[in-house]
Amino acid sequence: MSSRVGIRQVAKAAGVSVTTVSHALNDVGGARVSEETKQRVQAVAREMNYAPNRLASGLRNQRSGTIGFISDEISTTPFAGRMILGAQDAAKKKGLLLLLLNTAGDAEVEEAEIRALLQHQVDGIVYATMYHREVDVPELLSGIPTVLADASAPGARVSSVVPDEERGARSAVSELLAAGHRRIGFVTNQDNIPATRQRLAGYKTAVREYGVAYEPALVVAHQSTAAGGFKAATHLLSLDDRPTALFCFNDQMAMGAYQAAAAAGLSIPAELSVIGFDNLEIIAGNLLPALTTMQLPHYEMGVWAIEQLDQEIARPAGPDDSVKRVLLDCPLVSRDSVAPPSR
Amino acid sequence: MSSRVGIRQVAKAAGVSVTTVSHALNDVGGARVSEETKQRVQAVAREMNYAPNRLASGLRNQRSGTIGFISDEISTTPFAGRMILGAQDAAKKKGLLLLLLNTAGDAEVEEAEIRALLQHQVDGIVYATMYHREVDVPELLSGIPTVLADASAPGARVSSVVPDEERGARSAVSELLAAGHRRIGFVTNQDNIPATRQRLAGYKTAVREYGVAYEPALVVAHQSTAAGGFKAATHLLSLDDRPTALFCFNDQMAMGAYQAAAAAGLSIPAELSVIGFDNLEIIAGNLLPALTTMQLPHYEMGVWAIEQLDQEIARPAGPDDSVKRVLLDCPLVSRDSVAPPSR
DNA sequence: TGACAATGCCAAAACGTTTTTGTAATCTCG
DNA sequence: CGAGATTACAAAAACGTTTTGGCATTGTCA
Repeated sequence: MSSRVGIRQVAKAAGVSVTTVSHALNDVGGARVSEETKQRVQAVAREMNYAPNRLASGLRNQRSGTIGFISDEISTTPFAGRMILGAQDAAKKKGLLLLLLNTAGDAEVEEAEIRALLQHQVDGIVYATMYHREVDVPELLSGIPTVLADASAPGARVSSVVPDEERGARSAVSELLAAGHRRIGFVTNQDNIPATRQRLAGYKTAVREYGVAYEPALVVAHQSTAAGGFKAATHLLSLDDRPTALFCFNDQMAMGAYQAAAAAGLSIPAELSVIGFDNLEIIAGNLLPALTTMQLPHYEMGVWAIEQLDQEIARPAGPDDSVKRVLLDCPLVSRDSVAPPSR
Repeated sequence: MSSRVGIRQVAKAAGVSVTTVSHALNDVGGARVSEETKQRVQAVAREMNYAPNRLASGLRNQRSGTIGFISDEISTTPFAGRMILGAQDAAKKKGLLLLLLNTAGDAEVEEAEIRALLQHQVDGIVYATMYHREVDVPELLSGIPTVLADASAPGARVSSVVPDEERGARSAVSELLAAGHRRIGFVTNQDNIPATRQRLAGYKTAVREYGVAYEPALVVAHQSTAAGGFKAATHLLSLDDRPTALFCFNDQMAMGAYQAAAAAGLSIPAELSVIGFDNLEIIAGNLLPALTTMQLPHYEMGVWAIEQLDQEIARPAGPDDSVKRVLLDCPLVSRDSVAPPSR
């Protein structure tokens, strides 16, 4: 095993000093090295397959070229994957690497992990949750550029990005209204989280925009699972003047709504239109008929978080007024579960 | 912002040399420092909230304390999450951090990413795929400890861990046989991948173990989606002597089988038992009735990969004969879709 | 031709650790 | 009591970079 080739070996091979090699490879300003030597050094370096040791350069520059990505959970949904993917793609463009950790919701674990990240001299940290939540930013993070993804911290002065839940819900319901539906049930969940509140607000806004009165009886809350969706939908479909369309809090509840529709002998979309939320491919794409739903912008949030972080890292000491709180759109993914109401 | 506290500050505060601080904190052998000073130094360090710079120590020790985790895709399923979680939990115990990358299946991207990992001086690399595959190990990895997860490389001398597909399939089918079924349909897929071949082998072994003749007509292949499962199951259920139970290649095909059963007016599990594979919580847990299925050991593969890697890193120069190829069990996750056949 | 600037390169310091080597001071024991 | 061993610490080198400051050499211009 030939010992790793370092800048010194390159210097020796090119017949110049390490200084010159560094200058030549890093295209340093101020004409420190002639074009000719620069070319030669670069050629030699390439030929020797030289790649600078990032540990060493990080030590010298006070820039590790890594950023920590810490999230509450990663396991159960594909959301994490999409968000991480977005972050990675963005990081790649900036020459950054992602150091991944997850806390499993345990505050002590979280603290230990942040310490570990700091020891490794990460240049910044993305603090992410897999479901849109409000969080407290750990004290430890105050010393280092931090961005929240799919989470917001109303009090803290950190930038954050979350889905525009309200606008998404409004789009979903508008889609149904545009198809001609006027009695639209909302199968929602019971948790007091931003998504619940804001999607309900979006639902209300949408119906009112179309001049339809908001009817509380059409909004039924249950657990946000297929079973909960089944119960809520079953109830709605048993109403005297049953809704002709259902907007579901998420795709799992929509799955339950499908089961309820089947039980009630209603075919989708001919006799009942359904629209979900989240765009869990694995559910939405596999239901029969395939489910029209709203896409949560996890990928885009990952991208945004990294780009914002990169800016904050570059800026020497962030002007305190530059905290950004961004809402990202939830686009409609149109499949086969929406149709005009049957006359 | 107080400039970061380094070993020098601690030394000054404790009134000793940096050498002594290092010795005291790292519990170095050979009685280099008196118990008394050691205690004092440790107290001072704790109080000053000193945490060694891992970049610097990594540079000195030629050990970064990071390992690269590179996978083909990460997005669509929760598998990635479980595997990464396993790897993380194991890494945490060893004091290692995970540097995550994914190639999106592009060989050029992959090469660039491996180079990036090497520049960052990772101590080892986990090369993972999200679906059990046979892979070629990139040439670049030959210089660094590498372990394959959910992938195997028949030719190469790297350790690897994959699910025991055959045994898993055998267990699944045995479960149905034990419940009393004798005509068991196999809804399988068409791809020529290890999972397809080995699960079929497991199916055959299981039925023979129970003295049941293997009937090729009961094995129907389609695309491994709900739609494919629907078609295959519809065909099987239309057979003269229709099977009383269905073993499905994965949970998505099982979802299709549910739809086929509903279309044929058969209730699950009373008139038809179904068992899946993969244990995609989001499907298996939300189907009605909940789906009994086999769990893929992604978490465990992640753990195993890191532990094996850690060993290979510790061992100076691995004895070439130590390549391990491990099969991990796929346990049964029992829910509500299996019952004795109706008489 | 002499002063001065520009050019092209190098030596050395620095980043924050760990480890090797050195050296006083104390202890052990014949 | 003196030689060797042990103890407790410190100085310095090393890990592989980047950057600062300096120094020759060459070119420019009055």
